[in-house]
Amino acid sequence: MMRRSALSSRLERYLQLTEDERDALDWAERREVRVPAGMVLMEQGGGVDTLFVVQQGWLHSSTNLKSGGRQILRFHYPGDLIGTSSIAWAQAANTLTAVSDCIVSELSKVNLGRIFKAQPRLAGLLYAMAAAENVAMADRLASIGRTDAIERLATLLLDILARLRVTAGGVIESFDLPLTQKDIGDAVGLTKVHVNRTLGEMERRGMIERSGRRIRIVNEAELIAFTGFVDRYATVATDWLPQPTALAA
Amino acid sequence: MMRRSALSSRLERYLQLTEDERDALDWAERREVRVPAGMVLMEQGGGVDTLFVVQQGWLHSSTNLKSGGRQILRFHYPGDLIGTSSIAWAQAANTLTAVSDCIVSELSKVNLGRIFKAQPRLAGLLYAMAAAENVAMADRLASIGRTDAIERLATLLLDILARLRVTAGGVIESFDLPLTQKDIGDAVGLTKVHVNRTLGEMERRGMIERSGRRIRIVNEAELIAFTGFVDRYATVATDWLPQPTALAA
DNA sequence: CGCCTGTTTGAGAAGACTCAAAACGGGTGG
DNA sequence: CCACCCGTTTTGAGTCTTCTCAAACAGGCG
Repeated sequence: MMRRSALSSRLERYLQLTEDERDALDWAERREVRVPAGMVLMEQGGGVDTLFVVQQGWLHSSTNLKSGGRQILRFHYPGDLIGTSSIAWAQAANTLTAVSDCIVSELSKVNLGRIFKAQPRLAGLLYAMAAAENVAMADRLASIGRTDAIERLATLLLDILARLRVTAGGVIESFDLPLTQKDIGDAVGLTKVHVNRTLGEMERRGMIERSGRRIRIVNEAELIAFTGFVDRYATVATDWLPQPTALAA
Repeated sequence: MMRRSALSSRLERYLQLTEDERDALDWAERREVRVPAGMVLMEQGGGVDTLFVVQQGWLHSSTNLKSGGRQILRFHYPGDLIGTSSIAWAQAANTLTAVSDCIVSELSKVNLGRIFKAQPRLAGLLYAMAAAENVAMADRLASIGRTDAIERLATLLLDILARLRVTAGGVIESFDLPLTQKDIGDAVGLTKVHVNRTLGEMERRGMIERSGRRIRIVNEAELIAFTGFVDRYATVATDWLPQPTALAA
C-alpha cells in the first residue's frame, strides 16, 4: 500500500526480513515530508516527539556552541534513522539541516515502541545500528582529536564517498560536494580558510582533483591506507538476534 | 540468588522496573570478573562475543591510531553497558582499559538477544540509553572540534564529576583523578605538556585547585556557564516505551 | 638509596587562526 | 545579453595556540 521504506532496504542489507517485519516498518512510517536544501528540519532545543527516516537526499546534524561556533556531527543518508535524540529526551539535542533536497518520513516514538514490542528482531537490529553509529562517532572523535588537517579532510571525503556509494549503487569515483568550505570546516573542526588551503595542498600533492565542487579521489586505496579509514557500515553482526516473531506463519 | 546488578539500578533511575525485568537482567549477567587498574579488558581488533556491565570502578575505551597516537573515547562507570561494539561486529572496535580496580560482569550477546525478545520495554530503554550515549559523544566531538584547551579540560572535569556523583550519591566537590596527564591529553586531544600548562593556567585563574591528583572545582556553576556543559544522563524519556510484558501477573 | 614514572618548566617550531582583500561564479534584473 | 550582486573561494600577512624536543624536578616503590 505504501512505497517501500528506505529503512527496510537498509536493514535488508544485513538481514533478510520477514514480510511481517517489513510491514511493521512501512506501516510505522507516516507523512512523507519534502525538505528543500538548506532547510532546518529540527532545531536544537525545540520540542520533538518523532524520528525521521531519510528516504532521499542527505542532511546533517549539528550543534551550536555558546561561543558562536558550530560543529557538524554527522551526515545522514537514505535509510538512516535520524533525530534519535528525541528517543531519550523531549527536546532535540541537535539541529537537522538538509544538505540537498530531501524526502524524509516521520516515525513517531510511539510507533517505534510498537515495533520494539512486536518485532524484537528488528529492535535488536536497530540497537546494533545504534552501536555502529556510536563507533562511527568514535572514529570521528579520534580523527578530529588526534590528526592534522590533511588527514581529517581525507577521512571525511572517504567517509562521504563510502556512504554515497551505498545509495548510488555503482562504483563512484568522483562526487559533488554540495557543502561550502565553511561547512566542511565545521565538520572537521577547522576554519574555512584553513580548509581551503588544505584542499589546495591535497590537490598539489596529487591526492585529489577538483573542479568546482566536484571532487575526485585520485588513489583511493592509497588514501585509505594513509588514513586508516574503516567503513563501519559495511557489515553488522546479526548472529545474536532473536528469532523473528512470526516464525510460525 | 545473585547480587543485584548495577545495570538494573541504573535503569531504575529512569523507570520502575518489574520483578520480571529485574530478574531478566540479573539472570543474563554471568561471571563477574575483577579487573585491576591498568589492565586491558578488551583489545581493539580482538574477537569478542560478550558485553560487560560495569559493577564497580571505572574504565575507559580508546582507539589507537596508525600514526601512533591514542584517543580516549569515553569513560565508563558503574551501571554502564560496555563493549557494545561487539553487538555490531565480531571484532572489538576499541580497547577497554581499567582506570581503577574494577568489577565487571559478562553479558553475552545471546542473552542480550533473549532480553530483547522477552522484555521489549527493557530493549527500548537500552536503545534510549544508546541514543543518550550518542549525544554525549556528539558533545565531546563539539568540545574537541571547536573549543580551546581550557574549555576542553573544564568540560572533561565537569563530565567526570557529574558521572562520579551518580555512583557516590552525595554532593562531591573534589575528586581524585587516577589519570596521568598523558591520559587526560588523550581524552581531550592535547599533548601531555599542554595539559600540564593548561591545568596550571586554570589554577592560576582560580577555576580549580589541585593537590597531587585531587582536583577541586572552585565554582561549579560558573564553570558550567562558561562551558555550556549539559549532563546528558540526568533524565531519559520513557514515555514511548511499550508496556512491560508481565503486566498480567 | 636509587629507579622509574609522571610532572613541571623552558625554548623554539609548526600548524592553525584572524583579519583583510581580491577573484570567482552563478543568478537576477535591467 | 550584459551589468551587477551576493555568497563563496582564494590569496596574503601576521599572530596565537599548541606541539616538539629536552631537561630538571618530584614522589612512590623495591
